[in-house]
Amino acid sequence: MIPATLRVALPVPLPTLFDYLPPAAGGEIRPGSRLLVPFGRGKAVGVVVATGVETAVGAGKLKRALRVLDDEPLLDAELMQTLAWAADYWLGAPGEAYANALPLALREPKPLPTLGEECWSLTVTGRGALDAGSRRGGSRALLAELAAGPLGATELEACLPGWRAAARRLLAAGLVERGERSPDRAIAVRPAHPLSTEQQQAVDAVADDLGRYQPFLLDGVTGSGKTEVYLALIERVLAQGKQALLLVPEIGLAPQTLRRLRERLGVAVEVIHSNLAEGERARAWLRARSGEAKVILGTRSAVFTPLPRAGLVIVDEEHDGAYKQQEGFRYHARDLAVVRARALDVPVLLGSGTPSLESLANVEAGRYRALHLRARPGAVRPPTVQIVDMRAQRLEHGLSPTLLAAVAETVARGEQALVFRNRRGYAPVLLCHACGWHADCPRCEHPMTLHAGRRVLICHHCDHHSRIPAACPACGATELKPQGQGTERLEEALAARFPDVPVLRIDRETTRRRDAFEQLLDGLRDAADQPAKPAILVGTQMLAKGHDLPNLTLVAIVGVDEGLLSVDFRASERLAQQLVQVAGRAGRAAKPGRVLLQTHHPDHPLLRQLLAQGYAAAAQTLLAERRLGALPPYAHQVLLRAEATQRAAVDAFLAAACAALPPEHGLQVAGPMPAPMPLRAGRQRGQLLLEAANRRELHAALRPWAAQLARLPAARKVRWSLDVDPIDLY
DNA sequence: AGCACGCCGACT
DNA sequence: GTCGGCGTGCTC
Repeated sequence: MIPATLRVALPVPLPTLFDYLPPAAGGEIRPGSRLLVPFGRGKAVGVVVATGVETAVGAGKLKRALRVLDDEPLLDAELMQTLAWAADYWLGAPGEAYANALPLALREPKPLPTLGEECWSLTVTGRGALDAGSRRGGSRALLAELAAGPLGATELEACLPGWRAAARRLLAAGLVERGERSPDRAIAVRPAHPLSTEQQQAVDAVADDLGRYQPFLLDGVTGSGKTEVYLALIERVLAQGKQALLLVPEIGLAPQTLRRLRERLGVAVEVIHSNLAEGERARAWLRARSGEAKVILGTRSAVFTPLPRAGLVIVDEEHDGAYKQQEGFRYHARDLAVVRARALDVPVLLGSGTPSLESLANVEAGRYRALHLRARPGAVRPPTVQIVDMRAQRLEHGLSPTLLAAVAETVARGEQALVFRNRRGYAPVLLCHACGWHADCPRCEHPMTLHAGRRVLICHHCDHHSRIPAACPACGATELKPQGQGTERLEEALAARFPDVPVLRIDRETTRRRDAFEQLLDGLRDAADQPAKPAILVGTQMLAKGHDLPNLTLVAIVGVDEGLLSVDFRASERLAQQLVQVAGRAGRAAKPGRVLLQTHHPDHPLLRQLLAQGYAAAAQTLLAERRLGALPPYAHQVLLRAEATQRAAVDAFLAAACAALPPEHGLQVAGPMPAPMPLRAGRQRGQLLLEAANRRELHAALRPWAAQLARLPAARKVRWSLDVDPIDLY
C-alpha cells in the first residue's frame, strides 16, 4: 500500500474511479479538489474523491498526477457526498456524476475565472461610429444600447436577443470592448403583495422549519400565487443571510421568474441553465460557491450548484418530466433536490398545481408535508369545463361545431381563444385512399407527419425527411389524403373560417428563433394604451406552461384520446396534468374562463372525475390503481435498454444480462422484450424491466449487476443504458 | 466516451 | 503501392 495514493473521478462513462500517485510538487490534497492527471495517451481533469487510499492497482500501472488545480477544494464535502450518493443511486458512472456537476469551463486545466460579470461598453471610436451612424442592423442597435453606459451580458440578452453576433463584429472593429464588473445588486425593491391567508399559512409552515430538513409539497392551481409564496420565503432566507435555490423545468420559464425575483428581492440573482455561455455559467456557479450569489435560479443541472450558506431549496412545477435527464447520467433533479436538502439540513419546497403521483405518495406516507393553495386570488372563479362529444358530429378539419361556435363567440367579444393540439405538422398520416398504403419512416416503421408548408414528410421520432410522393408508391393512385390534424392544419382551417381574426400558431416550428416565442406572446398582452385584440392561438404543449395571457378566455383541447388509450401506465397521469395545466391558461384576471374538451370518449372515467372533482381526486384514483397494479410509486423499477443495428446483438446482450442477474434476487423480471418502439432511426431496440417492492433490495441486487454488465462481451455490440426510476418506457 | 492499434478494399 | 473502413481493447 502506498499511503498517499489519490482516488480520482474522471469524466468517462466507466463504472470505475482511478488511482494516482500524488503530484511530485505540492502539499496536502483534499477531496473535492481538481487534479490534472495523465490519462491514456492524453491528460484529463478529475476530481479527488479520496486520499490515502489502499490501491489494488499494480505499482507498474499507477501513474503520478501532474498537478493539483485547487488549493481549496472546489466541491465542498456536502456536494461530494451528494454526488457519490447520486452516482450510486442512479447506477451511473461516478466520473459522469462529477462531470455533470461541474460547468464545462471548470473542467479545463485553467485558473478559475474571476467572479465579475461579463460586461460590454463603447470605445471612443465606437461612440464616434454611433454618432456618425455608420453601422446598421444589429450592430447599430447594440451601439445604441451601450450609448448610455456599459451593460452586462444578461441585460443585453434581455433587451437585444442575438446581440452576440453584433458584439463579435464590433469587437473586431474596435468599436466596443469587453470588460468585467461586479454583478448587479440592489435595484429598487418592489414591495410585496399582501399575502392571502392560505399563502401566509404556507409561508409560516415552511418558515417554521428553516434550519432543518423537511420536504413540503405545495399544491396550488395555476393563478393561486405559488410564486408569491416562494418570494416571501426567499425573503426570509435572505434576511438570515442564507442562499435559496429555485429550480424551474425549462429555460423558457426562467426570464419571467428572474424578472420577478430581481424586482422584488434586490439582491444578486444568478441564472444557471444550459443555454448560458460556458464562461458565464462557470462564473455564476463560482459566485454561488463564494456565497456572493444569494438566489440561484436554474434548470435541471442547477441542482448541482454549491450552496455553502444554504437556506432553502424550491422545485417549481415538480411534476415536470424535464427534471429527469434522459441520457448519460440519468438523474432526477427533483429527487436529487430533496436529497441535497437533507444533506444541507434545509427545507425543500416542491410546488405544482398538478403534483406527481410520486410526491402525493410521499405525502400519504408522511414523508412530505402538504400545503394547499385553493383560491385563485386574481380570478373571479375557476374556468367552467365542458366535454364535447365528437361522435356523430360533423367535423370540420377535426373541429366540432360546438368548438367553432365557442371560438366565434370568444373573438366576437374581443377576447382570445386557444386551440390546443399536441401534434406538430399538418397531418400525422399521409394515406392512400385507394389501397390503404401510408407513408412510413423507413428507419422507424412509423407513420411520417406531413408538413404542408415545408412540402415535406418528417418523422417525429428520428427527424428523417422525405419528399411527398405525387402518387401512391404501392398502387399508383394519386389520391393521397392527409389523415388527422396537426397544429399546421388547424391553423389553416381556423384562418379560413375566421378570416378577420389573426390566427397564431405556436409550436417548435414557428418559434424556432430564440425570441420568437416571447415576441408572439407579447403581442397578445395589453398594450398600455390599447385594448387587447381578439386572436386565435393554435399550439402544442409549449403553451401549456406558465405564460400569462390575461385576455385568453377560451381553451379548446383537441385530441386527448391518444392519452386515454395509451398502454404506458404513466399516460393517464400525464394527460391529467396536461389537461389541468392547459385549462389553467383560461380566464385569468377578471374575465371568467371556459374550457372545452373534445373527445370520442366523453364517458371515460378519468375525464369524468377530473371534471367533477378536480385533479386531486383524479390523482387519488390513479394512485389507487397504481397500488393495485403494484406499479410506481408503490414499486420501484429499473430499465435496461439496448439498441443496435442487428436485432440478434440486442437479444444476445439482454439474454446475457438476464443470465447475469444474481441468483435469488427476488426481483420481478419483465423481458427481455422489444421496446415499445422496436425500431427507431434504423436501430433495433429491446429492454429488460426489473421491479421490486423494496428499493433497498432492488439496489442491493442491481449494484453488482450493473458493474458486471460493462464486462459482458455482448455489451460491446450494442448501445445500452440503465435507467433507475424510468419515467418513459419508449 | 475517446483513442490507438489492426488487418482488409478502392484509389493516386 | 497507400488511405481509410470500423472491430477490439484500454484507460489508474
